[in-house]
Amino acid sequence: MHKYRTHNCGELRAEHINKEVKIAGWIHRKRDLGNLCFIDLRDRYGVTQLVIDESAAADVRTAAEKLGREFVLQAAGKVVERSSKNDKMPTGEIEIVVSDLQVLNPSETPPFTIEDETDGGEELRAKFRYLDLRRNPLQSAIKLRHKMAQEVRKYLDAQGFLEIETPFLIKSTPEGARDFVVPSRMNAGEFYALPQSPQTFKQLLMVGGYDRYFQIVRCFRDEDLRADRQPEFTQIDCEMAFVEREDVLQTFEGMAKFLFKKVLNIEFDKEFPRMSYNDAMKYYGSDKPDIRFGMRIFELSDRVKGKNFSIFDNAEYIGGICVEGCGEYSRKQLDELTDWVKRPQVGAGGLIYIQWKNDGIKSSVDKFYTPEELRKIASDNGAKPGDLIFIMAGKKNQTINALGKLRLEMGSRLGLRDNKVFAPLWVYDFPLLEWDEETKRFYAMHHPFTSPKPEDLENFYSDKKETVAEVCANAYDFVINGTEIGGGSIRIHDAKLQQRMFEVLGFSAEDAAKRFGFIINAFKYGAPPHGGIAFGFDRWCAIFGGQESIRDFIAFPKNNTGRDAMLDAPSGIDEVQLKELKIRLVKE
RNA sequence: GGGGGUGUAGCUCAGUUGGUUAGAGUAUCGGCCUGUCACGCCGAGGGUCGCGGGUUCGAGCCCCGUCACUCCCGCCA
Repeated sequence: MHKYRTHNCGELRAEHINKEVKIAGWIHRKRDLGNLCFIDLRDRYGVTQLVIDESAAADVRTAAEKLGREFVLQAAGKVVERSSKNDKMPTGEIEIVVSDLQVLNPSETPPFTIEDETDGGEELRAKFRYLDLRRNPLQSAIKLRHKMAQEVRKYLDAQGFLEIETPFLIKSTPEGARDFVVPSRMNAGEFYALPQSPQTFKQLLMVGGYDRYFQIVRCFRDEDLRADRQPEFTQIDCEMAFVEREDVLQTFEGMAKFLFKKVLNIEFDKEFPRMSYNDAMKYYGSDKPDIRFGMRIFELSDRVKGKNFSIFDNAEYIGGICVEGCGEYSRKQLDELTDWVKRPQVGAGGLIYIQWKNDGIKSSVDKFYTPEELRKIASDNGAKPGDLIFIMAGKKNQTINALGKLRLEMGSRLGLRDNKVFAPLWVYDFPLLEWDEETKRFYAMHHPFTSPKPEDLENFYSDKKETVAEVCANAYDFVINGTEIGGGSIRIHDAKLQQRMFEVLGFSAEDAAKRFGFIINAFKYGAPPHGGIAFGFDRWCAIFGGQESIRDFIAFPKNNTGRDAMLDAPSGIDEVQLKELKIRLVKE
């Protein structure tokens, strides 16, 4: 017989009645009624009730009195039918009449309760992460992540992808996010960088002839954090050779549907919608639109000017959204929303409304427009009696961005963003470049290995900055419910085009050679056409789990300031280590 | 770099206009209890009100500074 257990805490049922079993786990709760004592024993499979009654030996009964929460306990006994069953738990028909008890390890009283709805705050739970991990919500998140990883591997393996590891100690490339940097003892004064993504390596694997590659891989970015951003995070990194955009989209739309089916049992029989970047910005004010609901942004720039309302007359852009069924909002609600959009995080100057109330039209601009004009503006943009129009005006990018945020906020307030509903889509035709006014140079919107669209290739070589700025990237993002889940592109595989890209980005030939010489060289030796995509694995898991934060889907995450509260990392290192690395710290 | 929120018992929180000995729930400990399953009942212990300074006869509460956590903006090719 097994030393510790014959069964886990989740599997015993009526069919096991009269069996002698051994079971082990953590004491979830104890209910001591005097001469009768119940113990809920828990492991990751479930909870089973132990009962210690007069049939137990005296020493067992004495031992039971001293048991506390989270003791690791092993019990032996007979499975019996309960006299009062509990239909709330899967094992509720049975219990184990304990004949023998072993405390495998006692426990101090945990600082918070190990319950689905714990009483612990985030900070405390982070410090005692190993206790938090015992809780059901964390266990199901970690299990979901495991399931996702397994299904990704199954799908990609079946499609002929090879899983290949790439190095973590690589070279710093000052484009893009800040690198985490690792000093080298053997090469004093020099540093490795941890990869922000295995981008160049996967392209080199294409040159190496591994025409379908993937990796579930840790990536590192030394940037400020968010609920959905960690300094180290995991990507499903993929690359294919001899493909164009359509091949990549088909392959990974297939993977997404496979995961929806296998993990959530949701079938998508239709193709995922596709939207150009321009349309996404125009109608949703975002390059990652949440299309679980409509409320699309409409433009009013040309039709509301010339009525002496200076805010409109001076605006580069005027746009609005129509919020269904909110026409009877109170003044207080409207004022509160106006304050909401004026917060620096949204940054709007103000909020104009047209209420289509039961007793007529009411608006914050009815000094400038007649009720008929306002009704026409409203009805032309999809409003009907009982609806509310919000309008913002100002600089184009800022305003449309603020409208996008208001749209999401109203969607949330109206319950249109159900986390059990999934709306995936592809966004494509991103601009290749972004002009930065401060540094007076172009930056790659995606990364410098993204190819221009074939039809824009000629413009990419133009001498005119304006023409180059218009070039579209052969790039695509995968979006679910307003969250960017993945992004990729068809890459440059031509050494000359890659040189041109570095030139456009303002690198001298020497600079480019110094930083990216290895890849330019590789492209001289028969690089196949290739492209790929990388998915944010943690985010995908969180979305599938219906959560905003990725933290619970990572066993040991960092806090908001990049610290590990449990380890208390990062920390200083001792003088000997510094000396070996030939590093001296400077006090500021 | 910036904005919002929070910080009071092990934990989660309340604490009025600045005024007596800072409370509740829960957890812990002790007692009673043979069908509980958030067991119940009785009792007890438990506080650097984040930290430092200031105003005041008097500060958990007001002011200044600082730290930590959290959400967001910038940033994240």
